[in-house]
Amino acid sequence: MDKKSKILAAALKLFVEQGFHSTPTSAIAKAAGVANGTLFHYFKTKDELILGLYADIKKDSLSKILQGIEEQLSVKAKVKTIWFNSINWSNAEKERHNFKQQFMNSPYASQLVEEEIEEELKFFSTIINEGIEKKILKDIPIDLIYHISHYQMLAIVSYLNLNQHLIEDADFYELAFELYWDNIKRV
Amino acid sequence: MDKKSKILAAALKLFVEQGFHSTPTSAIAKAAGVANGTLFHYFKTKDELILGLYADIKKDSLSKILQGIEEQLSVKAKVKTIWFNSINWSNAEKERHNFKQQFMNSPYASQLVEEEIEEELKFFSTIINEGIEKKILKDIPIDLIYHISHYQMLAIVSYLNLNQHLIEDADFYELAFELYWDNIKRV
DNA sequence: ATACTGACTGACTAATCACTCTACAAGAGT
DNA sequence: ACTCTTGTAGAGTGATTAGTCAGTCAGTAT
Repeated sequence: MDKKSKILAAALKLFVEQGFHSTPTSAIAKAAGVANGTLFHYFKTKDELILGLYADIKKDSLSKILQGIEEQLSVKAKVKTIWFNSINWSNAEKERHNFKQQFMNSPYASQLVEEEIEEELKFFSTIINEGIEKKILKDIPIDLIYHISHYQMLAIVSYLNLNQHLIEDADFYELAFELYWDNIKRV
Repeated sequence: MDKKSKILAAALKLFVEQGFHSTPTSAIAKAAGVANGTLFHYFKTKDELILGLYADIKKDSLSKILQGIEEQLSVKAKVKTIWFNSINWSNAEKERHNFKQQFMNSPYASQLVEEEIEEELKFFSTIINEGIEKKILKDIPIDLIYHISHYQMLAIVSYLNLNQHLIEDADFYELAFELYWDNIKRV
C-alpha cells in the first residue's frame, strides 16, 4: 500500500474514533507510519484530506451499490439489488459508513457542490422513473421516494448495528425489504 | 436571559455553523457576551458544555413531542400526533435539530449512557405495543418499528429542507403521514 | 457594620495545532 | 556526469486553544 493510501486509511480510522478536529494531523501521520511533512505533500491542507477522504469513500460506495444492475431486470429486482448492495456495503464497511454519516451531518457537508450530492440520486431516479411510468411505484415526487429510500436503508443499518445477530439472517433482510417495497409500491 | 442560557444559545449557534471542535470556547464566550472564565464557571470542561447542550435539547424535544397525547385517543391518532409533533419540532427548531443530528453522528454519541438513548423509545414503545396487541400494527419487533419511524421522520424533515415551499402545505403532511402509516399498519 | 458567598472577570499559561522549511535520496531524461 | 522531479523526512514556528487563577463586586445573612 502506498503512503497516500496509508494516510487515508489512518485518517479514516482516527476521524471515526475521535472526530475531525480532535484528530491532529500529527496523529494521522504517526498512525500511517509516515512523516508529518509527507501528509502535507499529498494533501495541501487538513480540510483537503477530509474532503478527499469523503470523495474516495463516496466513489467506493457508489460503485459497489450499482453492482449487478442489469437493464433487463424488473423494476423491483433493480430496486432490490440497490437496496441489498447499499445495506451490505454499510455492514461491511462500518468505518466508511460512519465517516460518511459524520461528514454528512457536519458543517463540512455544506462545502460540497450541489452536483456532487446529486450523483447517486441521478442513477436511482432513472429506475424510480421507470417504476412510476410502468405504474409499479407510487406516483409521488422522485426525490421524495429517494429520501424515503435512503433513510429507510439507514434505519435498517442502524437497527442491525444494535442487533448484530441478524446480520447473517437472510429472512430478516427479506422482511425488511418487503417492508420497504410495500412503502413505495403502488397499491 | 441568564448567562448560562446565553452561553448555551451561543454555543448552539456556533456549533451548528462551525462544528464542535472548530468552535473555540473563547468564541462562545464572546458571542454570549460573557467573560471566558464565566463559561468555565458553569461548565467544568468544553465536553461538559457539549453534553449539557445535548441533554437540554433532548429534554426540549421530548416534551414537545409528547404534547397532546391523550390516553383515550386511537392508536393511529396517537402515532399521528407524535409524528406531527416530531416533524413540527424539527421544522421550528432547525438549529436544535441540526445539533442533535451532528451530535448523534459524532463520536460524542458513544459517550452517552444507554439508558438516556432509550428514554424516547420507552414512551413510543407503549403506543406501538398497544397497536400490535390490537392487531392494528404489523407484528414485527418494536424497536424495528421505532427505527423505521424515526428515520422516516428524518427523511421528511430532510426533504422539507430541500423543498421549503411544502412546509406550509397541509396536504403534503397528510400524504407523508399516510405513506408512513401504510408502512407500519397491518395489511 | 461585618462576614461571607458565589457569580463574574480577563490576563495568563502550558500545551497543542496546522503547516513550513530545509535536506536528502532515488530515479528518469539528457 | 548532470540536472530535474518526486517522494520522504522531521525539526521548527507562530498562532491558537482549553483551562486556570487571583481577585472584584453585589447581595444577603447575622
